[in-house]
Amino acid sequence: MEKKFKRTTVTAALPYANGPVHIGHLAGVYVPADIYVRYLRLKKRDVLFIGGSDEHGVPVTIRARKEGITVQQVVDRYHYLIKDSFEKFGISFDIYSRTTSDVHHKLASDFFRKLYDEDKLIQQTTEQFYDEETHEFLTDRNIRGECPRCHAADAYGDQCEKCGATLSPEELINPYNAINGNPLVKKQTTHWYLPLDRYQNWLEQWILQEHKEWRPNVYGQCKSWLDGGLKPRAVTRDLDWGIPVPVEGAEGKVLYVWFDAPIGYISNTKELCDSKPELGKWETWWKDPETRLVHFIGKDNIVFHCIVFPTMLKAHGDYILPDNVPSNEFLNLEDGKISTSRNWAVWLNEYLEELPNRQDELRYTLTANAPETKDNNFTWKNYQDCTNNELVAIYGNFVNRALQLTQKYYEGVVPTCGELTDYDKQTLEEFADVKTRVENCLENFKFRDAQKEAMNLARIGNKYIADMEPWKVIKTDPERVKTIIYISLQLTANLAIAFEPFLPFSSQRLREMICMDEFSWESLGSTDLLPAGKKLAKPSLLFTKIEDDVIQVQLDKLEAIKKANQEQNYRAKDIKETITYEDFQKLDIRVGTVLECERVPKMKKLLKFRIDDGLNQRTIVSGISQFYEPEQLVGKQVLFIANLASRQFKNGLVSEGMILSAENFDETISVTTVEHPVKPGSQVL
RNA sequence: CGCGGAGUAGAGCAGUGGUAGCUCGCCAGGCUCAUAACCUGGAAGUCGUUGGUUCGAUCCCAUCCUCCGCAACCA
Repeated sequence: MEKKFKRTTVTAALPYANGPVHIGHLAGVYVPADIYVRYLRLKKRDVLFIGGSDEHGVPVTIRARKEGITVQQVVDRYHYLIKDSFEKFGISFDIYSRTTSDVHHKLASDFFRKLYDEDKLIQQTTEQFYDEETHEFLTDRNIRGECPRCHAADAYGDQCEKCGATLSPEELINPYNAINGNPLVKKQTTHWYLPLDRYQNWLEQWILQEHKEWRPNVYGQCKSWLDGGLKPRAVTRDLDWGIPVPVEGAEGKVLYVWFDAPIGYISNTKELCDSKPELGKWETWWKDPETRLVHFIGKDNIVFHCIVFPTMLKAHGDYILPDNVPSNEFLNLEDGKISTSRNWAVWLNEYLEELPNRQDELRYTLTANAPETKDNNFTWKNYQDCTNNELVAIYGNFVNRALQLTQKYYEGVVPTCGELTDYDKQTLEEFADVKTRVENCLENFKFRDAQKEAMNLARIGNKYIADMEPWKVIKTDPERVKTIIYISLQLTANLAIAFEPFLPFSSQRLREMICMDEFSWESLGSTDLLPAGKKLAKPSLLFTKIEDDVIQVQLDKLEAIKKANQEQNYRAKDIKETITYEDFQKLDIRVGTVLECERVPKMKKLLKFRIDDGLNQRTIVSGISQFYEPEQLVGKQVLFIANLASRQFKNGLVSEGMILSAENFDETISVTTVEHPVKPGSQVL
């Protein structure tokens, strides 16, 4: 398969420039893409790694309106923030540009125009909801109105949250703009559509027959789309932000963001090649059948990269098609879905500040838990474990052992290699096997497994040193120790190569320690990477442990975010049905003084109170022990319902009444009390 | 009622129609060159339930149960 191709164009999904990037982006797309590209470069293959920000579409305009700044300011801010984060994480793009560039506007515009001129697009006029005040057409989700079924006042255009009905905007009674409340009218609008249905047969052949090797999640999703029957898809929108539709009479219309964004891969390649002639013509990377095109994306992008974009390329006619589209599932954070708006994420820019120089630790953890086959979970505890138990204990420690021994015995000079024992040879062979396995994994986009294999090299090294016991042998056979250390050092040098795609920063540092300038994937497994007599630099630790308090800070931060979200989402509950004064009079609410208060054994939530109600004493049980220590409440005056029928608990405990408490937004409980002390038994009126 | 995803050792995850595997954790032993790191060994799972297909199912089919998500944005 790979022999067919002379070069590879690798693209990574264009992140949307309306917020910073987070660990989900990294785990899903950019780290695997970067590993792949670094690997290909190490193999001396021709490869370009293309990225950029996606800066068009509605959400950036909404964000700009919300923050009171221009759309350009929004995309500028996030484009540079994102670009910077990627750079600092070692995502080795050959270019990271943006879809607001002139090159892109022209190329996307020409692309559309060619399809238009050749009648590859169809034109349709439909009626859509329009806000006459803001002069905009609204998307389903931004339309609200009365639900036709349950008559809830504020159902969405696509669904009523109250009764769960699936709706279309047309069904809503009195539709209005969800953002500003303006009434909506229906208005005709004309758009251009990409007739995917015309390509149905071709797509079925191309994907279902010719690309059975695609990942199951990708293949499966494509199949389900194809089985459902493709329909024409609009490629233009009524908006004022984007690339103007290059057709007469199309004022106020722009290319749909999903039409222009993937063309951004091409534009950015062009921008790169135009500025670096040594890379050849950009067309070579997009039109030569000997070029292999690979798109790295997240699962939400599958349909666009496997169906829509290939159809666009096919319709255009000049372009090659993707050879593979490795897509990952999603990453969760501490069991919760990552969310930009709820701020539930580990933002890369914040990580870089709070945990400086620990990019490789995150890259490692994300790859070790990569959501390749199903959604996975990122936890800070796991991050700490990966770092301390694997990077530090296995990899870092092996390197340190080899280098320290070299310092100790040979003043940091690589010793000469004597005759190899069978065990030496066996160890080196294992090393070569691992190389093959890593390659197989990487060629098949199994990054999680590939990294695990790489880590195996360090395990082999640790075992080798442990089995050889050079610190013992040095006393009896110093010549033999030279060979042992020589081999250990060669293994170390090999690790620098093997980990380069995964952990570029520590690989770089390791190479500096062992003064290794040149390296390539092909030399992985060889035993002469560091010649005898070479003086090595002074060793330092490759990785350092992450202490509990560092992790706790991150957990506390997330906990605070969770709380803030709950508070933000708090809405007082609806008021209950009206009751009469007579109804109210039936309730006998009194003030009681807490005489005793204690936990109830085996009942987690319960506190048992002894209350002075003015006439007698009574026992009341209340489920608030998570929020109060019993001592805190003794002596306090609390409100309670005095005439509630008593209730018996399983263990025989009887509660004679109910203490009134308020439940806060975060489900914490606050007991009610009185402003000034009153006699026990006072009525609450 | 619904849709999607998931249920495999204490935790996190692989996996396959034919004696169940990895990492971490745990226990025991070894070692001391090394960041209390490393090496060896061990315990621990009736692969969610119940049926079915099969010579044989963790893997196929069906049923049921449980958990998570199902506004927008987003990989």
